[in-house]
Amino acid sequence: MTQIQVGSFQWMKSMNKSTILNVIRLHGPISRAEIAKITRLTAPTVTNIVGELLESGLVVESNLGESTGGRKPIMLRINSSAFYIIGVYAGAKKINAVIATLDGHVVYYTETKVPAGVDVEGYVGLLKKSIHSAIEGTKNPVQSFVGIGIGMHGLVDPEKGISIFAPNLNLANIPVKTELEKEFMLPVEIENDVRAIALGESWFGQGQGIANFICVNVGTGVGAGIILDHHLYHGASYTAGEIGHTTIDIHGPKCSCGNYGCLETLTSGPAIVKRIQKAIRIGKQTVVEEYVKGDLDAITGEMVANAAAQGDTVAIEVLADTGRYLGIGIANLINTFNPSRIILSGGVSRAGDFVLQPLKETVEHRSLAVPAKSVTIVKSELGPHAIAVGAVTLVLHKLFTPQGVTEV
Amino acid sequence: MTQIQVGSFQWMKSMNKSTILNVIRLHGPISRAEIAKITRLTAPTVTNIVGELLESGLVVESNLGESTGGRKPIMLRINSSAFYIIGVYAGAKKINAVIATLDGHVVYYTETKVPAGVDVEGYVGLLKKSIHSAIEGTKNPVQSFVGIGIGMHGLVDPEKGISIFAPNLNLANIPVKTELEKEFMLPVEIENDVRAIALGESWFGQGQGIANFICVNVGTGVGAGIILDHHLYHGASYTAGEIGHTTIDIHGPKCSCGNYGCLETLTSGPAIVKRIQKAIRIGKQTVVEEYVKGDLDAITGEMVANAAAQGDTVAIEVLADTGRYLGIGIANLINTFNPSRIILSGGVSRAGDFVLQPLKETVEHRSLAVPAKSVTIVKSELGPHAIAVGAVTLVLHKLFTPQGVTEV
DNA sequence: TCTAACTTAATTAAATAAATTAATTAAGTT
DNA sequence: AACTTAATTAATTTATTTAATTAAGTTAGA
Repeated sequence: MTQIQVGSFQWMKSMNKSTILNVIRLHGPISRAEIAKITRLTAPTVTNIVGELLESGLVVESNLGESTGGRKPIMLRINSSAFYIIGVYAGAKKINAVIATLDGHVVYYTETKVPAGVDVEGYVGLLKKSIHSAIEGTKNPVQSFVGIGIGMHGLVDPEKGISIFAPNLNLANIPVKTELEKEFMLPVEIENDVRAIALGESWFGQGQGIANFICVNVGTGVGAGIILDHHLYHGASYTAGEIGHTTIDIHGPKCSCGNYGCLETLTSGPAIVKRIQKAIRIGKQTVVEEYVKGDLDAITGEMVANAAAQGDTVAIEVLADTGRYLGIGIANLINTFNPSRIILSGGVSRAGDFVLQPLKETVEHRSLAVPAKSVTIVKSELGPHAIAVGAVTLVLHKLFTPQGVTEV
Repeated sequence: MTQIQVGSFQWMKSMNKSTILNVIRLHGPISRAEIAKITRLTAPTVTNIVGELLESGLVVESNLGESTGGRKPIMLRINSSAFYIIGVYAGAKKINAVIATLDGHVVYYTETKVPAGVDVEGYVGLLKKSIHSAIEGTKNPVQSFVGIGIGMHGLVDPEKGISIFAPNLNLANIPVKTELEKEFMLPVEIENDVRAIALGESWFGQGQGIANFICVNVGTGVGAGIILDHHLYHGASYTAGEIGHTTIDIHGPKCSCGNYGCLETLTSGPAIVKRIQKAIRIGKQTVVEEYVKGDLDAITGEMVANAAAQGDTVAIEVLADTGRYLGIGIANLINTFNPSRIILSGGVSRAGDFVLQPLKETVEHRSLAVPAKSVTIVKSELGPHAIAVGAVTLVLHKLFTPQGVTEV
């Protein structure tokens, strides 16, 4: 254990400042006296630090609270609408930039298509363009923006602030942080998209107040964002959560990675499409075939979900199989991590109970009694801007979380 | 994120004290000036705190170091042999108590058999008895003992200090901490055995200085102790790391837990025995059969390892299969956790390269390129007292690690 | 109904704790 | 003799804490 943390005066002050800011965010509107109780700091200390927060504009005094036998408390709250954060989903096909308040409320957003075959400079240019248009769209003064968060597809190094490799763009070493900080003169945080979602869930979604949870994202691929003991977990080289290529069936179908029976080959969007194509080929009747007028290559996962919603038994069975396989993968996560929540996001979470019900049944069978008892499985409710809002929380995290002086 | 940390004066002092103590432990013998450099604390602060540490007796001045152009530095080191820690392996069949110095060196140990059918009081009595006999064996004064650590089989709540459930003893709610603290007037820390090993590895074994590693213990069962970002991970209800019942082959053999294809049914000691029994029954020739003179029920995993060491091809093949299956389980861990090290402990680690070699080959095939590149797989070298030494580190961890004022 | 006594909230002033800066002593090397 | 490095001492600074005070209520009894 080579982690070294030391305390200095400035550090103590800034830590208590972050802590109080965070308490106001979580419990506000709240009085100074109440903050003192929660943090166990003394009243004058709270008064002092709150004074600085008021001066910065981040916190404001609102109405007076109810008296419980004495002077009415002055309630404090985060001045959410005075500052804005820019959150960006940097994907391979599109870039979304949202403008959000400090409480995660999206007030404006833009969407930019990414042309095929774009190079590093071109992609960085698109990022700049979409952020500029989002900033201009809100018509807010430049000084009201406190930072930019990026949730990016692929392998990301959040410390260096670069995209190490973006497979679907086939680009490597994109210097996102330095380029954007130079352009906008604002602090920039970058993180992998699935991990950004997980952080978003912990701030504004189904992970609020939960110490240990895993956000399982099922779309084209299958990945997980992992929050443990309230901290986002990255792994040794920023690839933690690549559960799509864990084996659950040694003798299963071949995967693009070269192995057999990976979770992804059984549960991803493409896997669902493959299964219904196979069903059609062996002569089963499904409305999905009508949707595409016989062109099986045009089938999408969404179509299967729609067919199931219409009562199509073949589609329902395909989704149920998906749920059962995903259930095994998630039971493995539950046994391994003993999380208190699993949050499902991505396409499969939108397929509703056709996947979720068999998934939950499988999990009950396949996971051990104790961890099964302490876990709940829910769907994400962050909506279409989940990644961009997650990116917003990257900046919020920097702002609200005390930064330990951690050296080696 | 509801974690709250606040800094006060006392806390700052005690934190810097722990930090300096830890730096001396890790880098000692070391001078005050060097400590100041590493911790970025100023020289007078270091002098002050070191003064207190000297007064407590925990640290001593040793020889003078080499001059590099000025006054010779006074080297400081942990006074390892002046204090002792009691580490206990609390198993279902035996209890081991070791006496260790602050640097993890075992100076004395005892072993106590646990009779079948013992009740809670009886088991606590055995714990007390073995600790007493270990203390008396060393003939050290009582005040030289700083604490007791327990690495216990089964489900443990380290916060409450109880064994929630010990399956192999069929006992529940054993109040280990309170009972032993009352008896010995020393702080008692309790932890699950596999997690204790992991902590032991991070202090004195193959996990030293490594932020993210997983200790995979394969014996009667298969479990993992997980260290992430330098912290031991417990999970929501203290069952994290139960990888023995993760599915790697949906259509695999039935497991005691009711499912099919659990890692444990394919890689545990009993699984190895079952596989060689089957080989014998279908007529394969192996020296293992001679070991037990035809009594197949008497076969142990150790015998298979010995046979392999003698060149027995059937035993070698059985162990190779074990390695391949375990390799899949470990590849899953690597993809999921992206650790920088996997440490193998327990019986299988003693079977040597007969398991390790095919395991490594499988891992190379089954894990993704990036996480595979940043991981090393090694065998534990802690020896027979791994759990007891791990238990010792529970106390060391309390002593050396700064304790954050963490409230909800 | 009015007021004294009590409560709770927030601030102010003085004291305290621990780190920092600057200066000094100690003991070397070149 | 001049320069280095190590460690300590003295004075200063910073941020919290304790104690006292001000502010603004509620409650209960005359």
